[in-house]
Amino acid sequence: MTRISLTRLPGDRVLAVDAGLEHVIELADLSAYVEGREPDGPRWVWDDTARWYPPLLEAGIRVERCHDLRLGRQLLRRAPAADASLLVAEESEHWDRLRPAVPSDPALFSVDDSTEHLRADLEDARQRAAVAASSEAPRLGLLLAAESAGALVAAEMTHTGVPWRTDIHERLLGEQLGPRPPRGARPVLLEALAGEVRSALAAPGLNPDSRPELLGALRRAGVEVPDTRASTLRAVEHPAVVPLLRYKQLAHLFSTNGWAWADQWVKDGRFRPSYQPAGSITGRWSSNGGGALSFPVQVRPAAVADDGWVFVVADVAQLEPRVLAGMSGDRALAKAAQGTDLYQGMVDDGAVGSRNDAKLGLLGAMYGATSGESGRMVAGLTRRYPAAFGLVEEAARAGERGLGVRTLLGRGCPPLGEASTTDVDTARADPESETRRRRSYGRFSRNFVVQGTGAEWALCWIADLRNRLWRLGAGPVEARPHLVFFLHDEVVVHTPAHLADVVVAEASHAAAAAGALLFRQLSIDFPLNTSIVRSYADAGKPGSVPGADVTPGR
DNA sequence: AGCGCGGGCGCC
DNA sequence: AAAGGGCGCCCGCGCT
Repeated sequence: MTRISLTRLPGDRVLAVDAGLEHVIELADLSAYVEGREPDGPRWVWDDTARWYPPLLEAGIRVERCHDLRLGRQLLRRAPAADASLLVAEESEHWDRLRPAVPSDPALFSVDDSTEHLRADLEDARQRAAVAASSEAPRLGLLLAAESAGALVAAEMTHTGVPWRTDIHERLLGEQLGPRPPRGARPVLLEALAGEVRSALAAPGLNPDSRPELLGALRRAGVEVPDTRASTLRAVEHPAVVPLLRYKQLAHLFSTNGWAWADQWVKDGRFRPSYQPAGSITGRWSSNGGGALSFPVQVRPAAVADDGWVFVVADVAQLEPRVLAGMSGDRALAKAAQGTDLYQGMVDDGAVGSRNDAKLGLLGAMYGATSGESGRMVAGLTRRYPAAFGLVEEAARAGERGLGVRTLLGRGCPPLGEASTTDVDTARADPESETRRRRSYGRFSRNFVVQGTGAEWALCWIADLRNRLWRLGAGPVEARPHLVFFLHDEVVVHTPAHLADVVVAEASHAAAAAGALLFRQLSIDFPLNTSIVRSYADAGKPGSVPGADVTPGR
């Protein structure tokens, strides 16, 4: 396959290396160059998709494949199956220091620092050599491709944004909080609740946002609580509790998804959060702006498809237990995973008495619960599903011994110490703390293998779905069915209404393809819950894993 | 005034 | 004896 690497040169020029041939292009001509070469289906190689792709999308250009050198390097440096020394070169330090570009900061056209003109073709050669020399070249190659495809998806979703009805959002805010307050002031309905709390506690000057003040006022009113969490307060009988809980809820809405949030993240009828592919240690995405990871239920009604368009919302039921079944090759668990409800499958299998017990046991195994109800379920289920439960148990033991673990496709986890928040020297001096630290790393490792492989499945899913959606229409990305949101195990596709059923089918096909790609030896079902809706708020919200007991649908 | 921290919350 | 993973964001607070 053709690879074309792009490197920024001083003076608004770009070096393109295409099959060893160097071309120097004016930056202004880059879009035309990419557009002209794209029909050959090359893999574009660049330092950071978030730097190169947004301007191309602005110009109406979509690329099919890329290799993101920053993500690739990050992965290969930590992958147990790769020899990181093959990545060492004169420019190493600069490559290692590369930080993700953020959409608000179009570094492609401005900054001129030491990381600006690193030769993409040379780094590409190093990374390819590292993959080729690996004993697991195919898996690493797949992982790099999936990771890079994810980066394309992220840039496209930020480009298109989630259709957003500011009028509905503001109506919601108005109903719950009152009119938009002047800067620095509380909305009237929030202030009214603060007043109720103050009088119920006989604390006229109380600022309910201050924990020390609140704790003090509660104590003086005869309420002894260790903290001010909602779950703690709910168990307390006192007239202040009801308005206080409501205050907390509305204060969160006001500060996190209120008017100021909309000013910053909603423009031209689109909510554009910023995604960071592989932003978390396990390979899951994170977000560095807009709060894409907590798209709160409270404001979802404002996400409404354009006229004549709809959303297809799809999520995977119990992604991580299914992934665990696949990667461990546990035939019994794979059998329970046939059909739409893995937990019910376990009940039908006779492994466990109830759906809830099944869920408790699996979550416990993946998170490292060993006590309480969850811990007891783990013990019982280990006998029934030895391969699956053994895999996470083994990962936990490796972690406790300070050994690294890896995902199915070969992502490595950071060594003990780096991943822990505990101060290493303190821990050394204190054996109990050291034990806690190792246990904690064990739980982290246990979860890493499943969460990380789940993230790999999801990447394969959206990478394939992206291409399937592209083929359903014509014109630029936003004129065809396209992804507008992705969160761990859920996608939202914005599509012309007449294609909705086709999109639903494609989402399922992509899920099946991702499963087949990752788990060749054992067929695993990845059923989707899908809804076709006008507003995101109307999508069904079936329980998924983890996250447990979401109230079922509406 | 600006920074880092931790509590508290919300998402999976 | 007890032992639940990954994130981001907001706030108040204590520090410089």
